[in-house]
Amino acid sequence: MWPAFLDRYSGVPLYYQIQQHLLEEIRSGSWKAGRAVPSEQEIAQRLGVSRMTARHALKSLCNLGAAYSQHGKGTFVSGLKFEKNFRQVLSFSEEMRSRGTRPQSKVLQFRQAESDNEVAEALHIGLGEKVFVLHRVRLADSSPLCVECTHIPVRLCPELQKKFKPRMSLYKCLLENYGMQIDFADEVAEASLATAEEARLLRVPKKAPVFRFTRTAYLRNGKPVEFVRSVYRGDRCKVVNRLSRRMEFSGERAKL
Amino acid sequence: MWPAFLDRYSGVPLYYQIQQHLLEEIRSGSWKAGRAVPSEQEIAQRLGVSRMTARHALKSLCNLGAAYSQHGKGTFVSGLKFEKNFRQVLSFSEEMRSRGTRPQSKVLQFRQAESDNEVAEALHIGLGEKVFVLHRVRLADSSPLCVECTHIPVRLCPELQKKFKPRMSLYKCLLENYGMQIDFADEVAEASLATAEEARLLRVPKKAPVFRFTRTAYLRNGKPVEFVRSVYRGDRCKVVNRLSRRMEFSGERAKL
DNA sequence: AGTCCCCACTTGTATAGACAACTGAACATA
DNA sequence: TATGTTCAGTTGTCTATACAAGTGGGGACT
Repeated sequence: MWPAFLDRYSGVPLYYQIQQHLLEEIRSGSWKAGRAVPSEQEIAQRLGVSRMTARHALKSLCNLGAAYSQHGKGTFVSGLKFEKNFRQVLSFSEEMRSRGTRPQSKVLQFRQAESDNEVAEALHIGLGEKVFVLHRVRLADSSPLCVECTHIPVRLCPELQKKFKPRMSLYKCLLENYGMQIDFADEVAEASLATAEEARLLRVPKKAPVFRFTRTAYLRNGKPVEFVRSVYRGDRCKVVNRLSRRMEFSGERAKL
Repeated sequence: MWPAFLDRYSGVPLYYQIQQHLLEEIRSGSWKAGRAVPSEQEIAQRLGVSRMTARHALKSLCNLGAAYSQHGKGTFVSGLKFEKNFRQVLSFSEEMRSRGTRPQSKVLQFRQAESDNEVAEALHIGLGEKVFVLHRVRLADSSPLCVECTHIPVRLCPELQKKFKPRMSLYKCLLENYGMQIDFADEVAEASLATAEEARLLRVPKKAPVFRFTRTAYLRNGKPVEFVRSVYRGDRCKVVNRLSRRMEFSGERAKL
């Protein structure tokens, strides 16, 4: 079926090479939904790796949502469009580009201020501690999509105001100047109506339907870095969510 | 620190016992955010298991979001309220109860119909194939929260109309009568305004802000079982989402 | 003081082998 | 025909070991 494709001296982990290879077969559509993926045994023999390594590859494939395993039966292609499988934290720029639309943003304000209650709690800082406040209108293909108000503790990046240029991605700026990489974020969405001010900025009628988001973004170690309030046009935005019951081998599940 | 707590003959996997024990320490708050979790070595020695088993326990802990590992340094408590960490697919009844509110629902209609375009596509059935349509108003603490319209292919559970009683959980009914357990779901939310009809059922003013959801629920093998259109009151509902950049060892990440 | 090297500790990857538990089909029995 | 058994194939768990690779500290040297 497949020839030996492993490169043992490339520095790329074997299980990862295997995972990528299987992923490619699935992604390209040559393996259809429900089809059995090669068994741990088979992978191990064919590629000359240990069963545990093959297993690791399959497990990581399952974690991505591209496949699922059944005890005693095998591992199967899951038949999901796994591009949509887990939402990544993308910066606005990245997200727009990944959809093929041209991102722009207009800075309304960039100033320092004192944290209010909600901001302080979200960012785990003291009430009144200094934060940068970056107020922007975000455009997609030259037409307004949302109004965003970002809060970042001054303490974490004291010279942000010098480093940050209006055209650049904030996340990129944080990464390159302070080594801070956003790893995950919590978002809360509410359905609401546009205020007069928001309606003007978004170019929609007053009381048009909008999403009101609050979002807290964290580093890998769980430290909050950014708190954002934003208002999205309801007619240009959908929120996609994957809900899952899965967790690592809940004993309860087996007993049901 | 902790005594030996493993039961090697209980049938419960060792790594799972360990994971649960660590989870308890974190959950209870005795281990604060950022604290180092015992190393693989230490767990292995103290509990008399192999390092790979200890590792398995730690890894599953990380998958739950309760901790994170750093190559060369150790594994640390993540400092997240991990109840909120991943949204589970809960049935309406479960979800309400888990928030301590009393769920009720009023059935408006329960009939058979032919699938329209959107339904057919979501459920992977033919256009016009028979589906059950269950139209309900959902109440929380006796006041309306949403209007829901569920579609389920007749073919999957031909006697659902007999088996299903208005008071019971639909998911429970599917599980007990047909062995179908919902494993995950995709949801899309839009911000919108209530129609006259919806406003009446939800007891809100016309044009009040609402969420419009479409949701497709799947079995473990990726088979779609249920497609739901629902309208939630904007003033009683928030959508919580965790976005994550993590995936199983993306090579790119290391190089950044 | 600073710089480099080495060492101990950590997680990451990989191997080889063992047994348990589950599935489904082929087979034997009543 | 129906039922139970056996068996091969599969995933799940666990052990023991080895080496690679990243981190951080202490110590030696400059």
